[in-house]
Amino acid sequence: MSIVITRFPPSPTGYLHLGGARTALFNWFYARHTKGRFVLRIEDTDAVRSTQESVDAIFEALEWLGIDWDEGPYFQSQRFHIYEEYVQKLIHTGNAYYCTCSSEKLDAMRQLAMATGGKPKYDGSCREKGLKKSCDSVVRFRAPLSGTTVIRDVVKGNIVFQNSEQDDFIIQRSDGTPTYNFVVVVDDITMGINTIIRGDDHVNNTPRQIMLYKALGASLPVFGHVPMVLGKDKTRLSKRHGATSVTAYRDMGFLPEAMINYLIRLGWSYGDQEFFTREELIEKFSLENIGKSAGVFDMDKLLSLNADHIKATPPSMLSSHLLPFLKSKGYCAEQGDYLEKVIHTLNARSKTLEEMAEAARFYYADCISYEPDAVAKFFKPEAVKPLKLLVDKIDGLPDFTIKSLENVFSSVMEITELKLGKIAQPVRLALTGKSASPGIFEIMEILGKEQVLTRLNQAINFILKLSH
RNA sequence: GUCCCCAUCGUCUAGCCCGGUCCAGGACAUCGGCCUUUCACGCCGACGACAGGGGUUCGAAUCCCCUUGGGGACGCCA
Repeated sequence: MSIVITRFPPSPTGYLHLGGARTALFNWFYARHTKGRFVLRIEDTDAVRSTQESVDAIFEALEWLGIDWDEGPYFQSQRFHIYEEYVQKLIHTGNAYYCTCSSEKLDAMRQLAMATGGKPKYDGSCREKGLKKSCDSVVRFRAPLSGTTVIRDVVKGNIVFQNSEQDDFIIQRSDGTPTYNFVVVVDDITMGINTIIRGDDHVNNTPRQIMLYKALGASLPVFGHVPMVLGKDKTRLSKRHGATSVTAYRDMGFLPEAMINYLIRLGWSYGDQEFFTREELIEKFSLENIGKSAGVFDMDKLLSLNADHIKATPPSMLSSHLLPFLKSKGYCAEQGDYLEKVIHTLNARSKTLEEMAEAARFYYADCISYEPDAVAKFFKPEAVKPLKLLVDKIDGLPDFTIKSLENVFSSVMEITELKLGKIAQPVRLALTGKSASPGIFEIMEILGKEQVLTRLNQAINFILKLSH
């Protein structure tokens, strides 16, 4: 085969959800891995449900994930003349015919079939009538009545369907617009798509599409049906399961790299490896190791992977991702040395960017508010003495570094005969307002002498006021 | 109802194709411990699975059949 050409064909009837993102990723990585091409196609033949907002939302999500395309975006709504041409082609070759059965009649047939234990299908009433086009006619594909159609699926193996199970499905509606199974095939043929990776909810569509390929005399693409992503209750992922749009995860503070890693690894494996960068995925992703069974979406695992990616991203790279979260909390944060130092103290203790921004509050806050529980525990009268000593000694410090601060603490420990813990916790509370934080020496160095003294004095006054 | 797919720890999975090296390995979560100025990180350990039943075989997580369970599809939606 020449080069691999894959595609991602979302329909713009909503945001990009996790399942859709995953198929996009599978196609994109496979194209990149094989140095092939990736085509984006918007399936907007349903004029009623398709919206520009959805198109924009999909672009936004793809951009965030870092998925770019080599061709397109094509819009099916602009290709109706091509579909019309192919409809005529099928009619002329006898592979399609006009049908005037009413939808009421069809509905009734379906109901009856379901009730009596059969598969709902069109009964072929108009198949041999040789009807002409009329205002309420649809075009149906003349499907083979017997034999089998087999999907040679790269992930599931061969899947065999009895042709007797299929019916003469509609390829063009009475309003003249073409239907899904038909446009997909026409597009994939005319766009040269030779590798189709999609969710396995499409398996049942595939025999119909294969029939169309054959009727059109086109060669079949490689099919790969990947299992779906399920919610905790093991049903198809939906609004019920909380956030399902990709961009919602961006807003919660996930890194695109983590999202990609998680989504690809859910349903695909590379031995025992769990962590992958985008580059590694391009290098290692292939169709062979895609699993056959559906996977349950697990927030905890995503969270853990996000933490790993946060740790693995250099502070200078992470800052642009973190900045919006800092800003939305109203901090006066800006790109630069200070922010990078801040990140350096926080990146091993944050599972999301949102969490990290929250933890960074004391680095940007003007006045510190103390956690009540911590106040009760650490702001006792006896904490004043070491704090005062600290203030004095720090004030006279020629250089304000971790090393010199360590020395200051040691001498205060000696004078007061207190253990480090007894001194450190009140200081931590004074500096951050909390009982848990990064190491106090690194915090102090970043905050700077002036700010540290201010906060220490504030705390001393606070304690004094408390004890009166 | 009919058709299709799937089945290893709670979850994601390795192993399955080419049976023995698997009283089943890794990761997340959970629980212990170590490290430590706190919280994390890190490290060490524990818990925990071959859905059930029949075959085939000297031997089955691996091959075959059945049952059960789960998912998906059955539109003039995509």
